[in-house]
Amino acid sequence: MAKQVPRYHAIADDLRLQIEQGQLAPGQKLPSEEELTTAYDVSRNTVRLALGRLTDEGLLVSAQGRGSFVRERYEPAVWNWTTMESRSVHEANHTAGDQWASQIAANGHEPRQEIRVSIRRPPEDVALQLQLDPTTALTVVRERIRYVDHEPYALADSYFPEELVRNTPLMLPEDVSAPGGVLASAGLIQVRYSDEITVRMPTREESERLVLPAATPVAVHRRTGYDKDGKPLRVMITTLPGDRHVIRYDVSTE
Amino acid sequence: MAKQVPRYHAIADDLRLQIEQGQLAPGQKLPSEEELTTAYDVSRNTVRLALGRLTDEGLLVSAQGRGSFVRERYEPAVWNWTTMESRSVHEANHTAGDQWASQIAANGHEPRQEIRVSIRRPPEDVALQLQLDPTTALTVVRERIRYVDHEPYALADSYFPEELVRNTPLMLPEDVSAPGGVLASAGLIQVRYSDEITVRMPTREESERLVLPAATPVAVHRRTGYDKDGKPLRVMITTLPGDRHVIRYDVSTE
DNA sequence: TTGGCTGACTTGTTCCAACAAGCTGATGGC
DNA sequence: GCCATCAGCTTGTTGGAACAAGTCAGCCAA
Repeated sequence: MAKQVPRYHAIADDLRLQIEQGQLAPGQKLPSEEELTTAYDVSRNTVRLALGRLTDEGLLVSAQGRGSFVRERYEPAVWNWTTMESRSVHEANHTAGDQWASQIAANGHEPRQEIRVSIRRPPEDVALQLQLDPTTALTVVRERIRYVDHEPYALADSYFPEELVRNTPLMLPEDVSAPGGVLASAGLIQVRYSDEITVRMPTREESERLVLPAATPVAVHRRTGYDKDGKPLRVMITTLPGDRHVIRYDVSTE
Repeated sequence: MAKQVPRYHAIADDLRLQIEQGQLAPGQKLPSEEELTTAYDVSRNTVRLALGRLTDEGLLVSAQGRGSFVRERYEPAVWNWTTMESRSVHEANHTAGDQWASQIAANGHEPRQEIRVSIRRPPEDVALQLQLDPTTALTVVRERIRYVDHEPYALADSYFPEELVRNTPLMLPEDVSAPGGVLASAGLIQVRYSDEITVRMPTREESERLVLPAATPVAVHRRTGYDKDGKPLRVMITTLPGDRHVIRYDVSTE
């Protein structure tokens, strides 16, 4: 009746406890697999299974040739999506660059973003959300990778119906002011947003683009902006690594 | 120069492609490890590494004695947190049970929740959010497990400062009307919420309570309710499995 | 008919062994 | 002193083997 738990579960539990209690501090190197093999008197395979378990839980990272380490926690960035693109905030704050960049800079970090603009047929779900015909519609797509202190922090892809933004500054691959403002200058006023947040594991491609450690989930934040007639003006899909973001909303009861 | 990718990566890529293209449909059983061993001409170890990779990505589930299967997708439940506890909606809809239950029932599913009430010292972060002294404060804690069609769907733990809700219906371990309403009946009116959403892998305990398949991240939704003087009245922490929830907000620009 | 049991099949756990590949500090030549 | 090389340590990849444990269909006995 003692043998139900597999050895590698027990070893993982033991190491997890040491991490939680601080005997193994973030950033600290664990004993090598060879040492753990003798310490727990099991095969290297079993040790690796235990370490793999903790890696999956996001508690460890390992580097070939160097060792396994207790994972360090990021200081999460807080994104307030209630005020993120509200016009009042935006007008009070018309510095160069967009609002995201100024939020980051205000916190003493260095923002940077790479922007790629293209015109193409949108994915089907985006087309539906923009009330476009999925088989024929064209959209202007702005794909951004956002960096904080030279580390990738988020992917942010925006889709605009092509006929709405033809010949506007949105088609320039540069840091332009937040779309709330730029769209407004083109006569397109967003008065309402609908935000949907889903959670999942990253695809292999996202993993690489964001340099994610193993076992890091992502939040996908999808914001659709509408004008006063309820016509959708754009969709922005932001992919946020779970270990470095907090999504925030302020809600008033009506 | 052909040998950079490990065998088990290649096998995982091949199977992933088959899943994405539908040659392996959701719910379908994969060939046994033995069969894959001969099909790819590798050792069982290598096959298991490849399957483990797909399991980590949330594409497979396996069951001892039965086989490995392509994971089936849940129909996600949409939670609209903008209207979830607004008084206007609540008053228009004062059926028995809380608002969550009626939302679920309205979609043709069967809601159920288990509630446990206790009085105890809150975790430090909750105490801070409620502006209580972490070393002495007491809170009334309502811990709920919410089920939809007999499957666990979310954990929802609420914390109230003990002196605010002493001798109110909130201390009864029953389905009471949504706290917006019940708090209101005790003279505590929430006029503003602050919501914070974080994403992470579940702890082992959460995994078990929610019966989560491997590689399912959770969203943690933390709502703090304030009265008109800015005094925090309660904190509700909802833990949502990523594979069966969409979090939604409607935002108007001011 | 029913109930229990068995045997075949499947994934889970554990051991052993070997080589590949990335990293680091020490050695040694210039 | 400087720098390239290399030995030795570390994790990563792969093969092979055996037994444990869960599942299920089918057989057999009551």
